[in-house]
Amino acid sequence: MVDYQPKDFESKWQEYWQEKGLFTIDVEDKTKPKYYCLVMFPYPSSELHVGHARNYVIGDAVARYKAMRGFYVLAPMGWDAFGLPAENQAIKNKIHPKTWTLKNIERITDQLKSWGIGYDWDKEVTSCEPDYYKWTQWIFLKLYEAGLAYKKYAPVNFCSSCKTVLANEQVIEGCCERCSTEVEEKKMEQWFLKITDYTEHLLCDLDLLTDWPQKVKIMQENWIGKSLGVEIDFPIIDSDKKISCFTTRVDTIFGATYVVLAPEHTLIKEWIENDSVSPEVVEFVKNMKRHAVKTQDLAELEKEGVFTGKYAINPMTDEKIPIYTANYVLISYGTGSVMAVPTHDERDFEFAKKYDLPMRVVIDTSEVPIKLNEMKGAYEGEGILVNSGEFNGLKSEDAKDEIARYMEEHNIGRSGVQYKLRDWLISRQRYWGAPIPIIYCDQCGTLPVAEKDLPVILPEDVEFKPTGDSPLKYCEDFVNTKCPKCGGAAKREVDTMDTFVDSSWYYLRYITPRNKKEAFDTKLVNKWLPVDQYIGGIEHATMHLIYARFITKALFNLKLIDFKEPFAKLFTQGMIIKDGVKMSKSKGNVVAPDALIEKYGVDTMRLYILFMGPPEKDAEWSDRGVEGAFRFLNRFWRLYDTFQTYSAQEINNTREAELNRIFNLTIKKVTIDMEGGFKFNTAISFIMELLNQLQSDVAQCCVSKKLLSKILEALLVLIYPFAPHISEELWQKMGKTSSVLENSLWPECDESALIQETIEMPVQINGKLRGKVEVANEADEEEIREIVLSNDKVKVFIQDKLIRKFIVVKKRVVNIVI
RNA sequence: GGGCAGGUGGCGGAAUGGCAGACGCGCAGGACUUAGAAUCCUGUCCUUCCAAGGGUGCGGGUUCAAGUCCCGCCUUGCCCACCA
Repeated sequence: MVDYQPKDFESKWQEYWQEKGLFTIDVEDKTKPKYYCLVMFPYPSSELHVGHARNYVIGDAVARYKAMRGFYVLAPMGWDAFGLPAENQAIKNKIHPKTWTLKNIERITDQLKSWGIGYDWDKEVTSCEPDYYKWTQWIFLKLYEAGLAYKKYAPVNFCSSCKTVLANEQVIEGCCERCSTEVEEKKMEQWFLKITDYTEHLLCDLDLLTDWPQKVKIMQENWIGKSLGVEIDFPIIDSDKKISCFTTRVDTIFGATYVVLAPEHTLIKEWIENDSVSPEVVEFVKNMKRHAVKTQDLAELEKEGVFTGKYAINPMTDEKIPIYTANYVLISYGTGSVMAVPTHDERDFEFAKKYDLPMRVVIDTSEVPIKLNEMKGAYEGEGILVNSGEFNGLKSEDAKDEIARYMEEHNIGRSGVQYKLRDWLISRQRYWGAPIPIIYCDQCGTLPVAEKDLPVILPEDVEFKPTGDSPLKYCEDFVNTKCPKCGGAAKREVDTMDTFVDSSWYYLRYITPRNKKEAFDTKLVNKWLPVDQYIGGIEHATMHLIYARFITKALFNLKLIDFKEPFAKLFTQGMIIKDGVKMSKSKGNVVAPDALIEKYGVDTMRLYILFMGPPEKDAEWSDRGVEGAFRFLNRFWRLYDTFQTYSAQEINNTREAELNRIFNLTIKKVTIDMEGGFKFNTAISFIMELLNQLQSDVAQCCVSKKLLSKILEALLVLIYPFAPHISEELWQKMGKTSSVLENSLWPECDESALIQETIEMPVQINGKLRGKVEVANEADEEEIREIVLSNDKVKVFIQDKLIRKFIVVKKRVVNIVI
C-alpha cells in the first residue's frame, strides 16, 4: 500500500496545468459559452494567510466546476498595487514602494500557484504599472471631458495620520477607515467624480441585480439614502430672504415652532459678516468649528445651540418663529437647515426642552390622545392631524399629499428628493498612486493632459520624508511642465488618485491586458462582460462595488461599452475567525498556509476551507478540522489503492442496487449544491457519505468491480473542484491518459436508479377509509401492520416500528394523501 | 435610534412544512499491534434495562404535521447612524 503523499505530486500537476495552458484563454474563441469568474484582486501587502485563501479557493472551485460543465472559463488575477501601506513602509524602512509592492506580488504569486489555483496568468494586471495606470488616467480624462470630474474648494475629511483626505465612504464613525485616527475637517481644493449624476441609476438598477445578496443591495440603498419629502420656504422677518427646509414629515408643519440652521450655513456666515448677530452667536459658531469633528459618537452628543435673534414665519400658521443655530443640524445633508417640530421629532424635542421652546401637538393617535404636558418624548409615528387648520382629521399619509399640493399651489414649498450620497472625492495627497492627468497654466487655466501624452509617469526617483507632504510636490522634474495649449511654463497636479479608481475598472482590462492602443477592446469586453460571477468580501459593499457600478454606467453613457452593470452575480464570502476574532497579522492569530501544506498538502487545506461551513458565513478555524479533511483524503486515496487488487467475492444484488442508488443520488445532490449556490460544505459531505458506503462495500467484497470502477471514476470528477491534485493523480493511477479537466465531463445522474415504485395502502381514520398512503415497494404489504389516525394523528406502523406518518420506509419516502 | 442576519448536541454545522442533529470534529468502548497520537469496527441529544416519552432562545398561534410559516418577547452579531 502506498500512502497518500501529496507532496509527491501536487507540484507536478500544477506544472502540468500551466504547461498545457489549461487555464489560458483565447478571448477571441467562439466555440464554447463563456464564463467570467472573477475574485476581487488583492492588495499585495505581505503574504497571504488561510483567511485570504478562502476567497481564491472558492473562486477556483466555481471556475473548475464551470469548466467541467462545458464553459470556457476566464479566471484572471491581478494586483491592486497602489496604496498607502506601501508608502508608509517606504517612509519607515527606506524601501521604495515599488520594490516593496513587486516583492509582495512575487511572493503571493508563488503562494497562489502552490495552492493550485487555476488562473490565466497571461491576463495578469498590476495597477501600479504605467501600462495599466495610463488607462486609469485615460478614464479620468474621459470623465473630465464628460463633465464628470471636477475640482472644487470644499470641506473634506482629512486624516492627520495618513496625511491625506478621505472619501466619505472611507470615514467610519468619524474615524479613518485605515488607521482609526479621528478625521478632521479641512477646506481644500480637491478633485471629485460626479457619482451623484448617477444616483437614480445606481438605485434603480439594483433591481437588475437579481443575483446579488439582498444584504449588499440594501447596504447600497441605505448608503444612497433616498428620501422623498417637501422643501418648504420659511420667509425671514425683516428680510427678503427665505430659509428652505427639507422635511419628510410635511404633515407636521403646523407643529414647526422654530427653525434651526447648521452653524456652517451660508446665512449664518452672512449675518456674522454683516454684524447682525450677537457676539454669542459668533462665539458659538467659532466653537462649533473646533468641536465639529472631535466627537466620535454624534448621536450621543449633547445638543447645543443659540438663538440668532432673528425670526422666520411658519408659512402655514403665519406664526413668528425663532431661528436658531445648533450643532445637531448637518450642513452636508439637505439644505443645511431644518424646521423643528419638537412634539414629533425626538431631536427637536430634546432641544426644545433644553431651551424652553414652544411646542404644539399636531399628530394624534386614535387610541390614546397625546397630552402636551405629559409628553416625555416626541411621538414620531403617524396618526391623525390636529391643530392643523383645514387639514385636521386627515391621516398623516393623506395629509402629506394634501399639504404638499397646497404648498405647491401657494408657492410655499415643493416636493423634492434628498440623497445621502455625495460626490466621490478622489484626490489623495500621496505619492503611491496614479497621478491625476491635469496641468495648471497661469495663462490658460486648468487643462487636461493630452491623450497622446499619457501616461503621466509617476517619477520613481523621489525622496520619502515623514513630513506628510507628497514627495511629488518637491519633485521639480515632475511638477514643471509645459502648457499643452500655449506651450508656456505650467505645473502638474501633484495629487494622485484614490486607489478605488484603479480598482473600479480592472475587470475590463483583464480581457486584453497588453493592449497598447486602448484601455479595453469594446467588442471583446462586450462579449465577456458582465462578469458572470464575482467573489469577494462584503466590506466592499459601499465602496468598490458602488464605484465600479458608477464607472461602468459612465462608460456605458459614453458608448464605450454596452452593458450597464459590471457584475451579474455577486457572492460575498464570510471571514475566517481564529480565537474569536478576524484572522489578521496585526492580531497575531494568522494560520500560515505554508506549514499546513507542508504537513497535509494543499488539497487538505482547500477541502477544509470549503467544508468548514457555509462560505457566506464567518467560520472559526479549527486545526482538528484540518486533520479531519486530511483523514478523508487518506481514506479516499486508500480506497483507490485497494481497488487495484479488489475482486468481488459475493455479489449481492440488493446491495449493488442500493449502492448504485446512493451513487446517483450523490451526483444529483452535489450537482444541485453546485448549481444552486455555493453549498460546498454539504456537497463535500455527500461525497463523504458515498465514500463511507463504498468503503464498507469494498471491505465486504459484495459489489462488482465494474460498478465500483464506474463510481470511483465519477468520484474523481465530483471531488475535482475541491481537491484537484488528488483527483488528477488518482485519475492517472486508474490508467487514464491526460487530465481530469481535459478529459471528462461532470457525471450525469441516472434518474432511473432513483425511482421508487410505490404501492398504495388504504388509510383508516377512526375506522373509516379516509385516503391512501403511497409506500415504497420495498415495504411489503404485510410489513405495514397498521395505519391509524387517533387523536387526529396519523401513525404508520411497519412491523413493530412506529413510523410517524407519511415518512420513510427503509429510507424511502412515503407520501400520504388524505 | 434605524436596517439586516442569526439563536439547533461537548464543538463546526445538516434538515423542498414531513424520521431533528446529515457530514465532520471531539469523546467512549473494542479490534489490529511490541507500541499507537496510524488504521478499522461499534457507540455517542436527554430520561430509560426495554418499552415509551421529552427535546431546535422564550410565550402564543396556524397545520394531520413546525427548527422551518404567523404574532409577541428575549438575545447575539454585523452594517448604518443627530440624514430632518
